[in-house]
Amino acid sequence: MIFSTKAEYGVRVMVELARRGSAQPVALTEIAEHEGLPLAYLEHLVARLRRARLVESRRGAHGGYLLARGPAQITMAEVVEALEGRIAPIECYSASPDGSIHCVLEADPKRVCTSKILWTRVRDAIVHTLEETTLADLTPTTPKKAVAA
Amino acid sequence: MIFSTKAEYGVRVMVELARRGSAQPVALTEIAEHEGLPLAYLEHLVARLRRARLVESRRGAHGGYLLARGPAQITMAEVVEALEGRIAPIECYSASPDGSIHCVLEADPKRVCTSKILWTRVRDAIVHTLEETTLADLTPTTPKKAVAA
DNA sequence: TTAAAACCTACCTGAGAGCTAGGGTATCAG
DNA sequence: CTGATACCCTAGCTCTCAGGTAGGTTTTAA
Repeated sequence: MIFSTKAEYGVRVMVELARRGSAQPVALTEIAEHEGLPLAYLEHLVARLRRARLVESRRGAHGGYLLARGPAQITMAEVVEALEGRIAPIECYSASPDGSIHCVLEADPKRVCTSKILWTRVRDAIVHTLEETTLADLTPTTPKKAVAA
Repeated sequence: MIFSTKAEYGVRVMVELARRGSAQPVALTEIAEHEGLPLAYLEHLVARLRRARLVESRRGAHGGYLLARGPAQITMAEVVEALEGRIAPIECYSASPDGSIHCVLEADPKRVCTSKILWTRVRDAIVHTLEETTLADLTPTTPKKAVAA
């Protein structure tokens, strides 16, 4: 598997939040039950989403979580990165914070890591896809009544 | 990391084989030394490549491995799949052999796994990239003398 | 016949995914 | 003001598997 359940579950949480709208906070217990996922584990995931400022929380009774922005303003690249960490196809790739390639082999400047070409392309394809897809794209037929009406 | 060292190392082996040309077999010891990778481990990887009919082997003294086809006829999708197994972004994805989506949630036909849209796009992007890139694309400046001349 | 190489099976080990546990702390209804 | 609800934090647990080792057998060139 390319992504862990962190991304899988976390995306499902985000979709649920988008589905419920932003009127009032949604308790994680509801989502856990609805999706059939362990609450205690989701708490960890949603904590990451909160730290990345993708969701906001309301504590106490009738508390829960809300999207920090409109679904169309949240890209899946942000969501997946918040959950999984920086997206890198292979190990030697991940070093530099800007996402540029940093193959250990190339410490010796005479050598060029040729397979780098491949992993660059793969990474770009993934990131591009995640950036192009917003949470709104995944939120089913709530035909934006609230907005339209 | 998205792909394991199996893909990373295996691709490097394939690139090396392509670089050396198909005149005579290349011993794995040479590649291991050149790339600084553990021989015993590469043996496992190259076994997968052989079973996938991407390389051929010559046993005995002066034996080694050869590409089964020309570098331009080998896509990286074949290579990566041989090494890593079927490419699936998340768990629920991998079930069906044709690569189509098969989310456990959708056992209940009333439910639609909306995040499926995302993972489908991601998978398609990766596979497409891997299919478009051939081993020849990664093989450096052997300007095809053999073919051109 | 010896050395070089592929080939095969089995095993080991550390790290990390995927949780669980048990508290603490804010908020609101009554 | 007191309980219930829910977020929040830290710690730890278990099992799998990536990554690699080990040691043998078989094939072939010289």
